[in-house]
Amino acid sequence: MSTTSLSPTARLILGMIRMGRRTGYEIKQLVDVSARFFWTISYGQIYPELKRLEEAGLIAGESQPTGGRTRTVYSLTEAGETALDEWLAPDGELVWELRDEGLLKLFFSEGRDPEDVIAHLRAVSARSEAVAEQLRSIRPDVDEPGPGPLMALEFGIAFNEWLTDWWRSAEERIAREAGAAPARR
Amino acid sequence: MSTTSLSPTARLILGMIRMGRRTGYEIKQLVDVSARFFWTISYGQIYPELKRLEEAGLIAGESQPTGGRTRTVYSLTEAGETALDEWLAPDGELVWELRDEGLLKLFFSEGRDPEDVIAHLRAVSARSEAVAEQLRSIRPDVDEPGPGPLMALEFGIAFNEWLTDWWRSAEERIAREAGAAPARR
DNA sequence: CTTTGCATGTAAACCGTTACATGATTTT
DNA sequence: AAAATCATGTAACGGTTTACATGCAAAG
Repeated sequence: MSTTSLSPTARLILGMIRMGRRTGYEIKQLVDVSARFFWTISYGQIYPELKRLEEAGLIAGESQPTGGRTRTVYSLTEAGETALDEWLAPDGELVWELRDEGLLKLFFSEGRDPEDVIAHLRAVSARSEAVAEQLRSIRPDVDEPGPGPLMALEFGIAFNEWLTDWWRSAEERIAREAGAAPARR
Repeated sequence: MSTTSLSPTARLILGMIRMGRRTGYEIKQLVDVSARFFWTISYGQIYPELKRLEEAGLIAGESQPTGGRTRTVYSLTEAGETALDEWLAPDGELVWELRDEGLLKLFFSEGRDPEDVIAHLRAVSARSEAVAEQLRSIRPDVDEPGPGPLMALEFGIAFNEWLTDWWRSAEERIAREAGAAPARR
């Protein structure tokens, strides 16, 4: 009944629990391997948020130690299922944020030696190529049910390939302009 | 001589001052129109940071009131020019962050009614289409010197067009799968 | 004369990372 | 025996947004 509007981080945790990641540790692992390029989370958020969600009655924790090692396994309550489904409904404002210092440097490149600008563009392009390659390498390991996790990963691959190409074409463009009006030596 | 390693926000401000945006207000304006989709900044950051940069000797402020309206105009000192050039040199780690709640919802879409998933994908696609259109509409106004600002804007346009296509193709894929294995009614 | 734009600033709240601390279990 | 992995948690720090507060100037 409570509409305590959850933070995206809280919703991520609810979703992960429904996917079967039931301890804080497991949630962190899955985010790190399959959502890292579009969402990150740290233990400093996870454990306090798990407590808050339990207090709010959206999840229920059960102590299940492995030997002498403490371990709390969470599951969604009915209210938690409802809250997650409400978020998943196709409406509402969605967080979308990009912070790209590479673009910022390009933005301020006026007056720089074209060689330096080109080196920068090349480095940025190489970075997304490396990310694409890394994501391609983990694709075979995705065995989550449903199309979501695989499609998200494929987004990451396609996006980083697109980025690689864009930065490469930017490099060509700057090289052409520098060739047409070469820097004085 | 001091290597007080600046935050990206501080460097953004230095860059904007070199581009001729010399008051806090003007810096905010330019970021909002031309860098908004890959970098944001608020007055709550700008004014304290301008003071810090002045104390650090990287910028110098001069009071230039317009009538009875207070106004402080900043310019780069030699140390400020150097600091900016150091950052612009083609090396060093660059902040890159994406936060996309739309992808997160896709990630957790397992078990949802395909109609809902499709509606979500359509909404996300429409959102990037609207951003692309908005960026296209401001392109003719870009009259900054050098290729950087225009290229950054063109990145935004191309990126949002790519996003639009990707989400549309995701929609088709889900629709196909739902058609092949339709939901029970 | 009213609205919009110019211009500056602060305080509180919020969000997130990093570093630290602890200790058990499993693998090498 | 050592290293890696499992597992939980906190405190401090830092960055960012939001809301608030103020007031002049220009344009309608």
